[in-house]
Amino acid sequence: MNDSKEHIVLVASKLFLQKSFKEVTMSELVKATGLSKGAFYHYFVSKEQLFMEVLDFFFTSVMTHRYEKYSRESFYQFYHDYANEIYEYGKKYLDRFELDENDCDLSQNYFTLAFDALKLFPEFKEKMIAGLKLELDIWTEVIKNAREKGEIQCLMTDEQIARTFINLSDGIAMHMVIKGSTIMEMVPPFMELWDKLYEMMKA
Amino acid sequence: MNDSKEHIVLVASKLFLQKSFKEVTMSELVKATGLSKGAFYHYFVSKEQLFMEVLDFFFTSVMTHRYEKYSRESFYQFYHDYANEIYEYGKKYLDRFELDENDCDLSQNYFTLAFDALKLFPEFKEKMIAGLKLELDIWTEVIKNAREKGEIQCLMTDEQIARTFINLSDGIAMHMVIKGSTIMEMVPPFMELWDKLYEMMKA
DNA sequence: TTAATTAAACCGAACATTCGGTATGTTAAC
DNA sequence: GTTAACATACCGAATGTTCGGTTTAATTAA
Repeated sequence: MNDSKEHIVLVASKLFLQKSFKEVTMSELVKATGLSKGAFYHYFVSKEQLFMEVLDFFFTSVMTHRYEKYSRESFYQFYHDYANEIYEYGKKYLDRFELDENDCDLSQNYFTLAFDALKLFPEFKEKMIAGLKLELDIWTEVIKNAREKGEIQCLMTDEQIARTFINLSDGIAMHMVIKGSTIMEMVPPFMELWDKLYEMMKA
Repeated sequence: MNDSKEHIVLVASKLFLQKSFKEVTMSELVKATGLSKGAFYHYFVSKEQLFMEVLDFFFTSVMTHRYEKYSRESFYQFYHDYANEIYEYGKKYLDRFELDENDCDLSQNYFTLAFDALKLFPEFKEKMIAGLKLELDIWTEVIKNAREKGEIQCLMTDEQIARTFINLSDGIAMHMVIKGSTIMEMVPPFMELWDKLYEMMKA
């Protein structure tokens, strides 16, 4: 991709994480990029197309888990690797968007960005649901192995355990977002609960 | 409050639950109410004021828990009462906004409404945080009693248990929202997990 | 090496439309 | 005849987009 185009996408990502699609103005965007309206429409046919490319960039490049990197030896190692990756996200995120810790109340908008995407592009919904399903399946598989190996034992089914861990972290993330916390600050709170849950299930 | 004004707030609530503050336009709103711009500005000084009144209506009248109504006898009863109230919400909600089950993919926007509120009215943040804190405190108190009475026993502290239950349900709600579920449909999924968690802690 | 040609990159004023908001009515009740 | 409850026509500012143009870079010809 062209340098300028990439630059526009990056700058736009930052803006779309702070404001909704509607709230981000072309003049604002153009000003933030340092380029002109003409330059913008040289690379994009519309504001909508830019938004789509931002979504693609964000959800397939910034916000994806690389499950294959996480340990499958033990459930304990797996969820620690998982949490660690989220933490690394946080740093990469701040770095990528050149934010210091002070002005990153924008972490909030991972959620609003997602909701905005769902509203504007209904086809995005299937993608997201598929992503959630995949995540659940992987967790379930890991937990199944852990149980078979005798690492854990629990009244819950494998999938119930998986849902408990995943949804718990998402719920905490939402609460933290309301409070204006950064992604990195989210990890310890749910790690604390994850570890306790794990302890309760340890064989 | 005047009939017309109340009507405007109700119609506006429905719209603000589907779209963001910016996305809802005056013409759209006026058309939806069946009244005119003159009528609107007779009752409200601005779109912002309306939004504030909608927030007040929604978060203090529709979306509040009446904790005093929940049983404090047992933790089990408490969280069942809690879940039941959410379910009743759902019905009241659909009823209040005159929706049938088909067109209520708008349940989504409880979250976006809240985020929108946070962005527009920073003072709303303190209110929400205070609300979350209150909720956590009440849960913690109930759990403390349950433990003292020998109803439950658990490795976690009282507050950790409370956070686990609360955040878990919020996380599930968010997932369901992405999938386009209604509020009522959210209850069984987290009830299933709550019951299992409870079973794990039952003395 | 340089001049000529072409294409890509970029600019910014101007466009039609839509936005939230206002000014000026009209009507009916008391 | 005053006032509350609306309706209608209208305003200026802001919106996303277009378009005629300029600058810059790459390519070719002399």
